[in-house]
Amino acid sequence: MGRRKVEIKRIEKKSSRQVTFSKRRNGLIEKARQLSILCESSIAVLVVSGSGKLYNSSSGDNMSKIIDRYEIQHADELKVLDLEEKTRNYLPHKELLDIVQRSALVHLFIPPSSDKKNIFLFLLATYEYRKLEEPVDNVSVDSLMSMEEQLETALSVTRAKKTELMMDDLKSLQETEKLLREENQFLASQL
Amino acid sequence: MGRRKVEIKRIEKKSSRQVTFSKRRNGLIEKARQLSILCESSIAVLVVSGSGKLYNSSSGDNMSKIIDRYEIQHADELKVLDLEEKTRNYLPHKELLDIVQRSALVHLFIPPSSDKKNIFLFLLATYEYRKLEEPVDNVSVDSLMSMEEQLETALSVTRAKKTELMMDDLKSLQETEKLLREENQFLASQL
DNA sequence: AACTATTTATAAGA
DNA sequence: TTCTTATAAATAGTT
Repeated sequence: MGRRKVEIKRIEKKSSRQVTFSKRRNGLIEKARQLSILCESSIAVLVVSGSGKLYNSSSGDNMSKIIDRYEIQHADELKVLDLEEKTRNYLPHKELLDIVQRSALVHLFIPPSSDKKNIFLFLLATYEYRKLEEPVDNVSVDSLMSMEEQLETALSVTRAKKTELMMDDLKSLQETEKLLREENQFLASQL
Repeated sequence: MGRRKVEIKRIEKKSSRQVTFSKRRNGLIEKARQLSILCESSIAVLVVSGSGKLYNSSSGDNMSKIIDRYEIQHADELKVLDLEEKTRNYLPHKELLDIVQRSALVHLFIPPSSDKKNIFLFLLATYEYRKLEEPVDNVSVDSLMSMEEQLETALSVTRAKKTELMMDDLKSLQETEKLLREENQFLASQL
């Protein structure tokens, strides 16, 4: 849609490439905005120029939420599941600490998109780091006891909540299964 | 660019909205592809439909890399930096622990949206628990440890087994659900 | 899913 | 960069 038809291949002339980049980038973002309004949807566009500069726009919802949605869909990736598996199977203390720290650090240097996650992971990493820097052995028995108590409470709440969530999932899945079976039977009888 | 000019506002008629959504979504993604080739850039497009379905495309580079680039650019956000600063410089060990715990609890009670968060919390809980089981320092009261440790180990193994069994149940239920849905769809198509 | 009348985006030129 | 304009491309409404 210009004076001439252009082939879709790298524009060799740098100045033309830059002009086209700017025009089409704006066009793309405008199209995204329109689609988001016309069809009530949330759209994120991320453009990284050849020289590494980032341009982004989000419409309908903020960028973090849209990226979170993407990450939710891609959450059950090999690596994470594998880690969960290993952890459950009784890794020695030091290795576990390593993993937690590495995972916290990865999140730190490639910060996750939601602020909450950022802060939480950052705090964890810092906390762990602090413990290495300030070994607990010059801390009083009193303060260790209070720390233990806090940890136990947090742990117990976490564990209860985990079980509760899993139970909920199980129940709802069983419900779904039952309904599907009934529907299935009905459909079969119609044939 | 159609038979009529359309105002950029929500399309009320559902069927038209769906048709437009599909057409323009494809258009948007094609535009992204072209721009990425013409101007040697990396482009991610994430579209979340009104009903929550996700469509995404990435060109020039894979989605994760593009999202990472975005997140790197936004790492130095006010809130996080501020907290980071504070944490590094002023907060005593105990207060830091408080914050970590509080933030973990927030995540627990405002149910986490992604599996990753769940798994991470699970890791954290396990890790904290481990520390209770196997204290890293030699300051602890040795005389009571042996018995306590044995009990804790038994508890932990039991708990791990429980979780494992529940996870197995969940997985198999999800499998069943998927199969039933497929059979269902097939039956429906036969009618 | 196609078709096509129009609108819209944009390539080249100024 | 910005504007202008001829033309290519996208798409709204129709079949």
